[in-house]
Amino acid sequence: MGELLDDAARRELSASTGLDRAYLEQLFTFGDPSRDPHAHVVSVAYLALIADPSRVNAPRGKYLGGKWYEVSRLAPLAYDHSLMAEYALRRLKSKLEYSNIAYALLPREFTFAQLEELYAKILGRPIDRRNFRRRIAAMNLLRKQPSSRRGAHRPAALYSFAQHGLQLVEML
Amino acid sequence: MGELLDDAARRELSASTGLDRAYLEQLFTFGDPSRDPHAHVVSVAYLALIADPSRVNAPRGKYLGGKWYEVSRLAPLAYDHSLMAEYALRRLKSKLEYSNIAYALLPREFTFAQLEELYAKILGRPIDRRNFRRRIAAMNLLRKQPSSRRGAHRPAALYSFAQHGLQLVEML
DNA sequence: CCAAAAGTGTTTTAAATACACCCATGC
DNA sequence: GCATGGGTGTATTTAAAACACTTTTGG
Repeated sequence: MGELLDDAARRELSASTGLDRAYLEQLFTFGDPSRDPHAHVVSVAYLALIADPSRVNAPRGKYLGGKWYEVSRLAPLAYDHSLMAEYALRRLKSKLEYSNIAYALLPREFTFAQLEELYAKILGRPIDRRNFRRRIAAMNLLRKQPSSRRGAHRPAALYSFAQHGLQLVEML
Repeated sequence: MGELLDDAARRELSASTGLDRAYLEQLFTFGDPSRDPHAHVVSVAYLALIADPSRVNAPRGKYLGGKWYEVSRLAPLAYDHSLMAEYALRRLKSKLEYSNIAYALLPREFTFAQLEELYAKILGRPIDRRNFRRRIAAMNLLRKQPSSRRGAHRPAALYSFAQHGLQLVEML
């Protein structure tokens, strides 16, 4: 009582995972009286995105047994939570196409290959690297970083999102 | 308690307007504690669409003074209801582009000019008639009716939506 | 020099846009 | 016959899609 929905979501996320500052977005409100056999519970579901799962606290208490899954092979969930996950994935897929939302799923600096892999995984389909680079460039959301990532192979240019926080791309 | 959110929305709509069978869609849940100075109220807002405002009961009781406005010249509203209306309009605009949602705003049979006028009003920008016809035809949502509308001028072909109920258009 | 990942252009196809005149009817 | 709204086509521009080779580095 007396709390913003967004704040409550953030508080819950923090309590369950220890995460602060994750991207949060209201998803949908689920209120089917039969969704929980014990009581009529109305849940305002939120979508959270994080770049680095290693910063999530190990599940304990009522979250014990929580695990990470590839989004393409999500385990069956209790209650109507699979439906929620489906809504969340759909929302994320569509936002990828017209926003910089990927910023919330990547480190501050990243390579084009990382970005491409992220899109391919979430959208569930292969992506043509050249067309993808062109399309992303046209959205004008990225800034090239001076440094580059060095490793076993040819160095990769590093990019970052120009804006931190959601930025929608106009498409008239 | 014990009621689906959609059913509750339908019940409220019916109580306030006498309407049954309107298109309904959950919009967003507003829960800012300061949105109502008297108490912390969480409202699950719905969007309803109707084709014919003349079937709406005259406002009475707590709805007394309710009026119709052009969407482009919406009056200021109490509480955060202007924000709700803004969300609703945004949702409607985007659904016009990739669904048959206009079926809920038109009579069963209608002319292309009516459809075009509807789009122009909601989107708030002029529409090129020829390009619009092509675009709508490509979505393949309409069926041409055998009859036509006769009146003061050249008769207009009548169309209806092939499907009653929301139908999303694939765009990969 | 080899393996591995990064980077890059062109052609084709489809969709969006811009644009103006003729048609059918009632009065 | 004229006013009114209904109906139609083409050329241009822009975006999407398909497609394969060269480059750079570490080992």
